[in-house]
This record gives sequence, structure tokens and C-alpha cells, in this order.
Amino acid sequence: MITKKELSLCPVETTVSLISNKWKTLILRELLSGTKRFGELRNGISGVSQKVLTQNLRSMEDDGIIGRKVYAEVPPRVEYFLTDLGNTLRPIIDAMAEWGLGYQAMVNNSNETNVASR
Amino acid sequence: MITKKELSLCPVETTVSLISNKWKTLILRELLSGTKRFGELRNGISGVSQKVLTQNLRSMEDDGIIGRKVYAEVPPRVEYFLTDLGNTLRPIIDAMAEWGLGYQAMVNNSNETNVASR
DNA sequence: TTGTATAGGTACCTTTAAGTAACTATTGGA
DNA sequence: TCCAATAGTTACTTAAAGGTACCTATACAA
Repeated sequence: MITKKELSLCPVETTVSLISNKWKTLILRELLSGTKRFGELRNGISGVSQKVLTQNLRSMEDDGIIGRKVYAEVPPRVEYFLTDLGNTLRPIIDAMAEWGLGYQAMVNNSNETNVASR
Repeated sequence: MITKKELSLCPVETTVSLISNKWKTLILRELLSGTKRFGELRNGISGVSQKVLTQNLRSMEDDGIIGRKVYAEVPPRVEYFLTDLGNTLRPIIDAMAEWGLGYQAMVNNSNETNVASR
């Protein structure tokens, strides 16, 4: 968890320091639809390696954004979920999703002709 | 500008691929309040080096998010501004700013006591 | 003639992030 | 007895990002 003196003065910078990373944003996207197991996250986030996924999950756990629940089973089962704090990030991811949709639509229109030649 | 085939299927990923970077987000924050000169951006974004600022500005220009206007003056004057597309990113930065404010308030309360001992 | 201001470019080096592969633990089942 | 399954860890390597310092152009002012 970040401490008071580490807080940047600018709120945007504060937010960026917690979720500016590509992988964290995608982890957030996954967990917004509910609790997920480690393997589900790895499958859901294309291109992420086990190491990097673990690293980012730990970091987000430290930041209090996500929670981790280990079940005493074999083979192991570990579930990740958003904390209350993590859930408050939802509007940011929603805004990103919405913008991405608009952008995709724009690109699909603007180079329809170029792409048609593929 | 991104081409159709480079578009990720996920809208969040599309957005992240354009602005996931810390510096780009901060450049965006600066330009949301209006046109800025290079030097103003460098001063407004604490910790950014000239090289990195230039690199990110070029990349954002290529992505069609910002524009660049060079005045034929000496010493040179170059202004950066958001394009129409860039302006559509405003809700994302706004959401980040709002979240950051809430988070700062939370941290300021939760470790009031620890911090009091400084 | 020399310095100043602005917006870079470039070369070189360091730091950080990420990829890859191999290894661990445990237990139920073939 | 040995393999499969899950969620990791660790060591080693490569790629990307960033830092630092120094260089450029040019018109004006001292």
C-alpha cells in the first residue's frame, strides 16, 4: 500500500502510478467480470507469461486492488478478485472500453478500402 | 496510425496500446487544458527528460492523438494540441483524475496517525 | 563577437521489464 | 510406480525504456 508521502500531488499521476501498466489494466478487465483462478487469468490475457502475471498480481495485491484466496487443495486452487478499492476502478476501465470501441469503429471505416485489398 | 489488422479484438487492449504509457497519460493531462509549447510540457510533467518527452510526442502524433504546429520564429516555437480524436480521450483522463482524488483522500485518512509522527 | 533562448537530435550507458526454461509441491488415479 | 494437474519460484538472457551529456540552428541583444 502506498504511503502518504509517496503520493504524487497530481491525482492523475497517482492513478497512473497504480495502473499505468498494460498488464495491470488487462488483469483489471478480467476481474471486473468476477473472481478468476490463476489459470483463467493466464488464458484470458493473451501474451502474458506466468512470471509476469504473477508479478503483477502480487503488486496489485500489495496495492490493495485485488485479493487472493488460496484453497488447501491438490492440485492447488487460487482465486483472485477485486477488493472494494479495486472495484472503484471500474469507471476507468469502462471509459477505456468505450473509447476503444469507438476507435475500432473509426479505423474500420477509415481504411476499409485499403484493407479490402488483402 | 494503427491499421485495421493491428487492432486487438478487445477494446480495452486497443486503448491500452495507445495510452498505457505513463508519459502519454501525463501529456494528455497537460494538453486537455489547452495548447502547450514544448517547454511548457517539459515543465509541467515532472521528471520527464527532453528525449523521452519528444519520443512520446512523436508517437502520439503518429497515432493521431495530438497535433504539432511549428512557427517559423527564432528561437523556435512549437505548439502541441489535442486533435479531435485526442479530445475523445478526455473521459478516461477525467475518470483517472477522479479516482486519484478519492484514493488520495483515502490514504490521507487511513495513515493519518502514522504520518503524524513525522 | 559572444551569449541566450528554444526545440530538438544523437550517441552511449544504465535500468527496468519481459521472455524462456527448468524446477517445486502434493495427491489422486492409471 | 509414475504421471497429470495447478500455481507457482528461480536463474539466466534479451528487449525495451529511460538517463545523461553534448551537439545543432538562428536571430537578436549586449
